[in-house]
Amino acid sequence: MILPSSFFHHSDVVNLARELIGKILVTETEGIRTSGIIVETEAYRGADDRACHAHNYRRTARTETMFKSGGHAYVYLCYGIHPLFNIVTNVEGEPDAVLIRAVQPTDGIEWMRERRPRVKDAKLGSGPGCVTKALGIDRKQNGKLLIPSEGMWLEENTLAPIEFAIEARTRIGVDYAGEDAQRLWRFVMAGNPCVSKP
DNA sequence: TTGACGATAGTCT
DNA sequence: GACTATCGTCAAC
Repeated sequence: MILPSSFFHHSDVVNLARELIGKILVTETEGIRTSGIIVETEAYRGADDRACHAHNYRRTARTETMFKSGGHAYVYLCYGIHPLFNIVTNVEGEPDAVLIRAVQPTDGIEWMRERRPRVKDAKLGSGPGCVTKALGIDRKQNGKLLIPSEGMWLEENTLAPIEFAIEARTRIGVDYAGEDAQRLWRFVMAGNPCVSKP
């Protein structure tokens, strides 16, 4: 079952980040279909979160995408090398987003191996830059809706539901955000080997 | 117009 | 475990 855009219109981005654990992210680019179970996410909230690019509703050319309504993709370049994939949430005008930090590969593993040579299967999607590379996501997808006709969407995991616990942890690489760096806004599927290292 | 700096990953020691 | 590749973004000049 495909998740509709309305799923991402909830105002509580933190709760949504937790809900997304276990969902399936699917991409279909250049005729290649790849997908993975989301095992790690982070919440970023524009209103009052210094770790967020759009904190305090800061509006720039880059953050404009985060002001869209929930269900859009926000893809930006980090360290000049890695595209990172986020899902915009909340209603138009509230710049909230969920960063997808890790996935467990399901469909199209052979393509992911080709995109990421010399990498073990469990590590194919283990990190925010790895996720985009394994699934073939880049900055061209920025601002697009997460629907099949755009080549990216999310699904409920109804075919192979799995039991899992969710752990809340602090976010990675946001030390500059002061007290906001202490927020437990990272969620991981407990014990899953595909979760990113630190 | 310029320069400092990242929501990192891969390689080398 | 440390080192660096690499460039868009943004604020200050």
